[in-house]
Amino acid sequence: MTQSEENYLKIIYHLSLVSKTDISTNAIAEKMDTKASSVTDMLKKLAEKELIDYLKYQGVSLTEKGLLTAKMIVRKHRLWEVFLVDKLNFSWDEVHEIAEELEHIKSDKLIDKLDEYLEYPSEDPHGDPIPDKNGKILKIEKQLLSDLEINKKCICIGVKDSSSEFLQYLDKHKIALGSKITILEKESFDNSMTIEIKKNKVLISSKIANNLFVRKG
Amino acid sequence: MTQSEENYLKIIYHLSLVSKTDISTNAIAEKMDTKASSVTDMLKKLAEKELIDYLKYQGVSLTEKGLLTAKMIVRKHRLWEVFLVDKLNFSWDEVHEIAEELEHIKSDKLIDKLDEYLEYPSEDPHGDPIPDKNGKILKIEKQLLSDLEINKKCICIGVKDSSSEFLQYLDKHKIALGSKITILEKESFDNSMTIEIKKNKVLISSKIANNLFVRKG
DNA sequence: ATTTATTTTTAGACAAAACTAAAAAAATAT
DNA sequence: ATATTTTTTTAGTTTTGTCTAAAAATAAAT
Repeated sequence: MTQSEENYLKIIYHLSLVSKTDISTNAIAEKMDTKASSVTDMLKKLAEKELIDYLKYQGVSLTEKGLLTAKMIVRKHRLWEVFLVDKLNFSWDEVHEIAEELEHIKSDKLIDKLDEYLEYPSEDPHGDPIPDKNGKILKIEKQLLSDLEINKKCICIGVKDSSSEFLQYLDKHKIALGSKITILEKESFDNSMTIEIKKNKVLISSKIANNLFVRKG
Repeated sequence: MTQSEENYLKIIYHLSLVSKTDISTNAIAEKMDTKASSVTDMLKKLAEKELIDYLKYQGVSLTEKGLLTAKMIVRKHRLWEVFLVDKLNFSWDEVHEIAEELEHIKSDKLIDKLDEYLEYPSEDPHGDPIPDKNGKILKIEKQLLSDLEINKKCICIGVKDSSSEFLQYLDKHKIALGSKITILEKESFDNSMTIEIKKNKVLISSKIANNLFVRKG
């Protein structure tokens, strides 16, 4: 498994999570920041290795084997993120790039020991679930803040967008995982909302509310 | 800097430590487990980047810049080894291969934070010195066990050979870094010696004594 | 139902890092 | 001092992952 193959597999996995249909060459090219022709080449190789089902012009889907492989890469990525934040005191907006490299380190024993050292975390610093060593993922009940009604109380448990810009925005407004939020007002005109968080009233744009996962509580 | 370039630089660095003269293409080829022609190609590239001084047929030496770069790779390698042993409970014979991959992760901040987290260790699990962030290396006063005379007492502080076979041999015979050793007998015929370690008498072949670093004490 | 536009694939090329085989330089031996 | 051996370099391929440009397939629009 090369690093490039792993990256393709991971992207296909992430795309499958948000699309019911097969994944298109162009969708992969965009995420990989490369050309469609390069993607086609790689799809042939991954199909050859039976990691994906690939029919010319029809898009791709992961095989059982490809799915498990992809989950193991995601597992490594997220465990390393937990390590970086919990142990090395990185902030949650700095860890993605580094984990992007660390996820390719090849040693099952390393990941098992890291998992144990971190005490088997079930979510990464952005609230995303960490597959266990068998690929099992604990389904977290979550909804977008934007989908909640007025007067509801909830707890912030994850982010949909985990770009450093968004995460830094949340830091600046003192919104963190675990924060208790009450929806005070909703503006139907622009879908913005006023929320109460740590005794403060904060105005939240629809874009923000659309990227914050919460659970009731 | 590619991974391959880093590996070449590291090998040249290690070879320079044990040779007064310039490093030959063949010496590098052997350590890199590759062909001399491949080495020549890479030397041109490294010379182009001013990491080495290279004159056709004359061998190579590191430039100031190349030396610092090499030391930073060694620093990363050894810090990761400390992490693996001290935090993840790997044994000292398992960590080299994994550190060989981890040393290529590119983030100065990561290494600084790892260093801090490990409380600025000055040696790795095999007793080798860890360069600080400026490339400064604490010179450790050490000699080979084989060079000590009879009746001398010493403390094991490092290994010259850090292959897993040798390290496992030491584990089996309860010889570890920090072990107190007294030389009871030296056999001039085969240079083997009898030592006392943890109240036990152990017979040590010359090959073993030749690969154990000790300091007086 | 054609035409037009978009998406996807093929064909051919390139850079990195390796290789093989052969040539050139240096070292060693007679 | 010359011949032989060893070391090193050059020249030309290969593989991986990318690219561009053009062709083929599919989707959208009239």
